[in-house]
Amino acid sequence: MKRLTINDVAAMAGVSKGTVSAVINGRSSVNVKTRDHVVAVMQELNFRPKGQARNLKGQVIEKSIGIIIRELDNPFYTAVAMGVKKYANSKDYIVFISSSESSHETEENISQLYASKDVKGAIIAPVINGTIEIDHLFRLKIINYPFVMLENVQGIRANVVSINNVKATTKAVKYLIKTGHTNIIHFSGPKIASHTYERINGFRNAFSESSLVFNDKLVIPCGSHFHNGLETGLEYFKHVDKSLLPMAVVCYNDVVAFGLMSALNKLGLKIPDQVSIIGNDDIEFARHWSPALSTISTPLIELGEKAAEILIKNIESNRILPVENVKLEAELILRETTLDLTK
Amino acid sequence: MKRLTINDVAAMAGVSKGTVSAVINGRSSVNVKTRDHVVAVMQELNFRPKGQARNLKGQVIEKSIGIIIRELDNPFYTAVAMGVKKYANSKDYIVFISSSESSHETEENISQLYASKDVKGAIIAPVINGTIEIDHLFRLKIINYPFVMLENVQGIRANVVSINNVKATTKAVKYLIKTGHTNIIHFSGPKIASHTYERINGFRNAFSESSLVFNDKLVIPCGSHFHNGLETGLEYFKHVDKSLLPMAVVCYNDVVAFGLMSALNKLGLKIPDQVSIIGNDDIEFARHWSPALSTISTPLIELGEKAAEILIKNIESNRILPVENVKLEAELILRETTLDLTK
DNA sequence: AAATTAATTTGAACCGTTTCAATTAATATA
DNA sequence: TATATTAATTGAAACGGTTCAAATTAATTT
Repeated sequence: MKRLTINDVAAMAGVSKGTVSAVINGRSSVNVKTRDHVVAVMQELNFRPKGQARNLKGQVIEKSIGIIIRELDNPFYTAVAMGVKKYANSKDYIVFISSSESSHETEENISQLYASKDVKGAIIAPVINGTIEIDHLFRLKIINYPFVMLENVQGIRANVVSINNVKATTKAVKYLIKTGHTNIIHFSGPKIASHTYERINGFRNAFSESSLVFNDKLVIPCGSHFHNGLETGLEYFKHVDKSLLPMAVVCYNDVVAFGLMSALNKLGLKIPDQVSIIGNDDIEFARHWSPALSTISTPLIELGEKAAEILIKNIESNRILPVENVKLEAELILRETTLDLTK
Repeated sequence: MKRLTINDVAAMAGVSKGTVSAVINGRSSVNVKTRDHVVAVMQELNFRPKGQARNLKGQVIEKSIGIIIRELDNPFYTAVAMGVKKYANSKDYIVFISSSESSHETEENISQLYASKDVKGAIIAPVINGTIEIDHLFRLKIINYPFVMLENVQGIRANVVSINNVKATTKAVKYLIKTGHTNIIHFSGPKIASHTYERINGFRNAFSESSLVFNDKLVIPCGSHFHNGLETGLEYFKHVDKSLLPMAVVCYNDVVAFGLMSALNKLGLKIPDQVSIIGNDDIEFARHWSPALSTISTPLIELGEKAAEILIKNIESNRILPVENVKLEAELILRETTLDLTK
């Protein structure tokens, strides 16, 4: 069955295309009686004008950009999106947010959809799995679709705005070492994020730079959600050798740290006396949690703002700009979940 | 200056329109040499095909719906969006999320943009200000654009999926009364949300239904963010008459309750011994906070799923369906921030 | 070398709107 | 009543791509 068009409405209402169009766009040039009649016919037919065609001719300004995050319920992305929105709105762009929920296929679909709907550019938190699939990114490059990534992906030359995870994590671990911690472990993140690997590298680096022996067993696979921290925490500390205490855990992110704290509470282990904890991201709740979380503070808003800035610069340029690679520094914030054992 | 089109590329590359189109769409029928040349020319010109036009002819499936939330950093909406996404994805729709950040104008722009980009329908958490402006919603109705609202708006007949706020809040207050609380106040929400007024009504109803005297001063204007709860809490309890203790506060939402708890901690007031607290929404963190928050548990995911279900049903129907008005019930969850004073 | 087959390329028709100059109808003015 | 104004309507051209049957070119086979 053919799609209903403005022609059908015009025919049925006994007026011309142009009049129907005028009604749809609420132009005042049309007689009220005509308008009401046309509206009635449209209702009758349940006619929905095709949006794609509507602005084909029109010169309506419709500035919009998109962002593809990986997890809708992760405050990290919400904060970054806030930053994107802040900058974009200041330039009169509207922001569309979509989440791939860590699915490569969904990421691909969303990026295609953005381009096909004339969303002018996108900020992407890429999903990386073993077999690096970046075809869709190449496709975007072919059509000169402007995009900025929030993490590095091997094999593609593109704008990247990211955090110096390696350095920040190293700093955190070194602080723990300096304050007398001898048993330090890492609850690491999801396998599809390059943040995960960078933070593991940072963790490892601290050992070599401090001439300590690193062991793969010190990295405990965990995840990015509260329940990951909770479950991994219960599992790990249930049978932990008490002689290893006091220990320290560097968590993939703040939410995992919260989960771990919950686990330790259940097990009756004291924070920070028996276990020191450092999170990552410094989401809003980190400072309000009880006890307040020591964490690596990432300039999340700035991260979003910077990404949006580069994106819009590229969108509005009529020549191809050189690729940018911005790395923001994170800093260690000490609150109540870390103890200086040397004092 | 005129927009660059596929014709310009074709002319410059010395090939036909069709070939350029084939290159853009990665069709294998084109000779590698030709392809490379065309790609080079496109780079040279920084040509970006107009998305709107691309699928005008094409039959590519591109199912998508949008959701307009009010606050990006409010976990309430993140949870609802998760529900929307869950249902939508099961029907092969992709979800676009945008936030109006409580701006009526932005809400209007986003809804227009959705319609013009052929996003098939939208779920809207409407911004309501004094002078109810619903022109844009009427415009959507005229073009039979399918949408579902997450709150009731006077003056427009549309699908609504919402929560029985009145009843839930009444229940919470009645519980407090039953457990011996005589001084009960309400930290109310933002002025642009009908949730706010419904919850105030529910609060008031509990008084009349219990034959107690209600006083407008019992409703303290607050907001929806952590800092609102913190600031309002500090302000209110700094000079509170100690003889009024123990008191109880019913908060607009959980995040405000967290803020209030933080304020009470600072002021040295004990929860729940001196102040009982009840939140609203039951976001994930509510059960993990310390102390765990008593709250009104709203089926947020279901709310999103139901809204998406109705929306997609309307999108896929070729006739206009009767308007639906679904009200989900919320239940009171007692955790550690409420004390039974009669025991 | 001619005939056949396969690989590329072409270009006109089409998609569903908006636009706006030109036309027609309605109303006011002389 | 004729004429000038104003209001409403028309319809053909335009928008910027995609499509696909037909034409062309290249590669193989006979």
